[in-house]
Amino acid sequence: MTKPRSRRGGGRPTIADVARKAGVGAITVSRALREPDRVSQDLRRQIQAAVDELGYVPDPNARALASARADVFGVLVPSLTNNVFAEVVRGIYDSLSDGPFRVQLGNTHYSGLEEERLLQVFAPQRPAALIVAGIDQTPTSRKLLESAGCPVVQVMETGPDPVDMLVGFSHFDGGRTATEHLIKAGYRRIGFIGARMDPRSQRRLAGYRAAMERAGLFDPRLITTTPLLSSVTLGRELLRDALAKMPALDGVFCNNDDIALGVLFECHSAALDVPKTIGIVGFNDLEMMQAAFPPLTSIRTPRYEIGRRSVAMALAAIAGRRPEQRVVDLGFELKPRESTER
Amino acid sequence: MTKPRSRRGGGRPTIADVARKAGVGAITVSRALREPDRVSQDLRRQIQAAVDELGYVPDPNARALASARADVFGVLVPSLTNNVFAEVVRGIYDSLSDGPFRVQLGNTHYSGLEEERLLQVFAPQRPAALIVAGIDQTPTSRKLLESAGCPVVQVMETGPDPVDMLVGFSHFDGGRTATEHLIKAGYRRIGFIGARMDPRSQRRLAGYRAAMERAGLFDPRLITTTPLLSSVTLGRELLRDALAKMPALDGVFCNNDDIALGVLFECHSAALDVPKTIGIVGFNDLEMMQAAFPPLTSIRTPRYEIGRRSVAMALAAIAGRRPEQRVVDLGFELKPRESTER
DNA sequence: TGATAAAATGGTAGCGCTACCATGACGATG
DNA sequence: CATCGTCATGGTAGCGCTACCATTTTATCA
Repeated sequence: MTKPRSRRGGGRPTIADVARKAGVGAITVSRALREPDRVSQDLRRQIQAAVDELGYVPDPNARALASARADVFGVLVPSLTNNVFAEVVRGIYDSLSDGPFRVQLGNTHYSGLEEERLLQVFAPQRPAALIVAGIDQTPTSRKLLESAGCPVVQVMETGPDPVDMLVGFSHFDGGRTATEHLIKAGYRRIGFIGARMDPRSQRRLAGYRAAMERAGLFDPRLITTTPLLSSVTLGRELLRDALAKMPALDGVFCNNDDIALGVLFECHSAALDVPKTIGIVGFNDLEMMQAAFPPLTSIRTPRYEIGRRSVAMALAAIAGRRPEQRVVDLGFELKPRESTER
Repeated sequence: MTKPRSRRGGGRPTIADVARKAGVGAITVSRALREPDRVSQDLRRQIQAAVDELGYVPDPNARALASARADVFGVLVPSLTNNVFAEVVRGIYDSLSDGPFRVQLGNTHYSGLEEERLLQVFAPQRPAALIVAGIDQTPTSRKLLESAGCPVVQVMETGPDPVDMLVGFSHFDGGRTATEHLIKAGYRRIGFIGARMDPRSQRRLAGYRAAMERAGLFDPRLITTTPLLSSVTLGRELLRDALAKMPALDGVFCNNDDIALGVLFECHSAALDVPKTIGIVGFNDLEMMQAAFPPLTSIRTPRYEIGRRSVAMALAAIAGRRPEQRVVDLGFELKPRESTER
């Protein structure tokens, strides 16, 4: 004589309850929910009615255990507060909120080791897909990604050798485009100002350098960076440093928009005319850039779209329709504004 | 004759493998991992050695299924990109990254219905705790929270009647303090400018109104709001609207810092002197406020700390040490700066 | 020293679901 | 009309873990 049933679980209806009520086998209920095409229309309707009546919700844990596959997207980003990644994450969430998938978010704090640690936690959970920021994983991380047994999408950048799929744009080209814009606008002694030089920032700097060298304008003293985290305050300080080194500076390409905003404020504070005395270009084109006074030129990056597209590609791969194009370059757009209208 | 073993799971070691290697029962391994105190030191060491050697990682799904309790914190916020909530979320992640708990993040998009939907998804997963923003849940949501069977922490606000626990500060007091500061500084025709008037914004407005009425300065035409989402651009537009209605405006309390920044830029653009002609106060004290030119007065709110504290309280409750103080007021701090130095 | 409590350990039986295989019904085929 | 393949459905046996209880060992006390 076995116990009547249920000690745990609090009495939520199970698939067996639905099956009983619909007069079918449990496995048929399971199929009706996951692969409706493989169940006759009659039964499908009956089962749906039972599900609705009982308020049945499948237990994702039991499902994951039985199928050795969790309906989870693992997402790794270097920061939760940086608006750039917040937008990517928002795109991911918006794309996933309808379906059966959950999101498991990890914050790597710009640390390769932390990324490894998180992958070691994520991978054994057999996620449905992994989305990671950047292409500069450590060898260990890369191995973990390759052996994860699920679609992997690296985001934010393009690059030659994706683990699996890749969605982003070229930071090098972005940096070069921004710098060329300043050159075309007539600026000559154009500085680069950047904080926390992560790999993407490095590539933007490389693009800056390429453009400057091509124009015969490069001078290493034009570069001012710091390992500190980006902030508006830091933008002010870095412009002061840059001007101290190079008083004749007449333009700056800022590694991101926070820095650019700080540079703008410092110009106001020092009564330097923007754009006459100094031209300013930012990177990412956060909303504030167009509202600044004067409006600030920036490179608009498709952050939200990167989130959406990465999910779309992962979903396609999960459905067995692996996209032909495994590397997607979403590009960027120069937004010229008053801050560079000499 | 049963099949040898393992079709699924990819051959990861299980608790049974560890038990075999350590020469103990599986349940003892389970205990050694979860309640080390209940296992003798000898066995604990043996088991730890086996775990290390095999690289065993417990399967969270199996654990959740067997114990009817997932090691998951459900977190509901109205926005992922709003820096204010991003900081709260960061605090939560930072507090949880060491332990066994995962975070399940939900974006309600400032919608009560969406919040209900998400709770309906979260609650059946039997999370270890739920953290939700705000105290204005729908009756359905409130019922879901009350019957969730886990610690619940409402965050961002204080209030009289928490579902369970509460960490935040008084937005009414914040609005009043900001407004009183302007009054004390000598401003008289002080406007309120706000976008997306969620419940917390409403309370800040109420605080503004209380201060203005007390000083005999209130006039409904001083209030300018819109249901649109906050942005810097919107701050500029709203100040224009406010000045059109009320050209003699000599100060503004902005519902948040983005709006305040827009107001500042609009003042620059219209050549209105800040702080002489117009005083500006923001809300939240994002980093940029101190770096603006002139630096902007704001109300600093303990966002990160709210995230940390909410986790601490939930963890205490999970451990059976429910905090005596179920409502924690973390306060706020007025940061007076040049934008209100008349 | 024997009785008793307490601590340490293990066995069994699921948790709710799905992979795998079996079965039966049905139409197509020669 | 027997044979075969296909489709719809169901039964069984776990997935890896822990709750519950049983059992053994060890401390505690009169």
